[in-house]
Amino acid sequence: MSALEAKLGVPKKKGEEKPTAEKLERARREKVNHFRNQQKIYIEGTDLPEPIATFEQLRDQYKIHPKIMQNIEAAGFQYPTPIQMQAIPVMLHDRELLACAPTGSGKTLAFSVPILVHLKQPMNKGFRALIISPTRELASQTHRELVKLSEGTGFRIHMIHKAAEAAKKFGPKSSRKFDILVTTPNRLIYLLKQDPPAIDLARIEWLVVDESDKLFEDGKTGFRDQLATIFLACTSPLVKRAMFSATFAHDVEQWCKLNLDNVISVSIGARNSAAETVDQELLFVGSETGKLLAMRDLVKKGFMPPVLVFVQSIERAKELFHELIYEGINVDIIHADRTQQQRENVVQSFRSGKIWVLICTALLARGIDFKGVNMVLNYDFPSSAVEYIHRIGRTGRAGRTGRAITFFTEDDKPLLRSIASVIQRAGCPVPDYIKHFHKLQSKQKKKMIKKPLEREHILTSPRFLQRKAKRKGIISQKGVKKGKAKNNNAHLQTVPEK
DNA sequence: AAAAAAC
Repeated sequence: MSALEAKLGVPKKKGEEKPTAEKLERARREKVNHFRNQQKIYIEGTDLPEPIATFEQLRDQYKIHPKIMQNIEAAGFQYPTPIQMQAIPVMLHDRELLACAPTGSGKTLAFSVPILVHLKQPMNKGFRALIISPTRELASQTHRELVKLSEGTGFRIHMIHKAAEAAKKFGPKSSRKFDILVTTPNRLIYLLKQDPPAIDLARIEWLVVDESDKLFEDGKTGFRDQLATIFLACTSPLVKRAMFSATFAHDVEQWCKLNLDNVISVSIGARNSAAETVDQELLFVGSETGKLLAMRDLVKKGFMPPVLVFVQSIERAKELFHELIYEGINVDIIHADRTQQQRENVVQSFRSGKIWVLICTALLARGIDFKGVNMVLNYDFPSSAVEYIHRIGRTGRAGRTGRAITFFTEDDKPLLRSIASVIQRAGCPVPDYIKHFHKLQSKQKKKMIKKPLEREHILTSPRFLQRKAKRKGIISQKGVKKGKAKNNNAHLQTVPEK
């Protein structure tokens, strides 16, 4: 008897009248519902596959490759998380899916396992599974996870590094020795639009859209059209699609209900809520200058690295970087204006602990799993509750605890209430006077999002300090870090002892 | 609207 059957099975009691098949079925359904409620698994749809309670059930019921089973154990995953309990069987029953589960609750494994089980073994047919991510950093991380999970099975998992190289590698003349592709949208579209197309998605059987609400963003510069092009290129009648995110968007749900085949919707816990493992705090800092003072105060009081600091724009990221470089802490910066190589180096150095404080834009807000980030600092107020949830979700992952501090000024009042609500719902204290703020109408919120705050510049350090830094080689003439060590310039961030 | 996303 499997563990789930032990949990879900109907106990036979002596002297009880012989249960009819219907009664058994009803009791079983009740047990399943109870289990789902216990795990805060909320599910909608018809013919719903039962959740699993242990990974062993993948061996007993779904014939998982023993190597993958071993890799799951070796990676230290003892029990499936709620999203894994439900999403894995849903996908293994070939059912299309809309999934919403908190940050850091194991969504990557929840779609990676069923993809690998579904594909059974490597084949030389070309790509049979495709995962789309909004940033290269997230694609790279997902790629790495899949490689780790499939070690010893021979599956070939690819990322597109240079589109030109990829065209040769994956084109019609290639030997088709690949199984799974993880990519950001535009690189893939570039390959699709070659004449003849440099990649063939006609054999894709699983298409996973990670951070689906981000990739469904509409408008002239949104991802949505790119996603549509990719959907259309997956022409196999066998193709199934799954959408994953930590936040729930109604337009995604609507789209799924209209376009997916008998879609199942799975949500874990309350939708659009922050991870309960994050200790959240709002801090009034008065003004822009107040932010810098409060930041310096945090540094001085001694804080626990690694720390992620979020700002609103690339420009502000640069400004803040130039302020903090003088603090004697290992600080670095990442945003989309940096080169691919710089981005990779920074992520690598932050992962390895060489960088203590990483200043970033929304680039790192979603999906990125840095082990043990102790604090997220929202230096600039997030532009929506959704962005807030993703940002602070970089800490408090996989059951660990984390801390998030969010600076706010008078200017941030309009969105304060909606973010305070998220904090309150997560059980963290919110000052009374904020609770009494009037709620912004959704119309006004949209306006806020469309026209974000124009903030004062971050105070610039006195000139003499900059000249001093230049002499010491901390920053170059242009005020940008020197990149003389091509591959690893992390050590340049350390301000020499005085 | 910002940020992200190809060569």
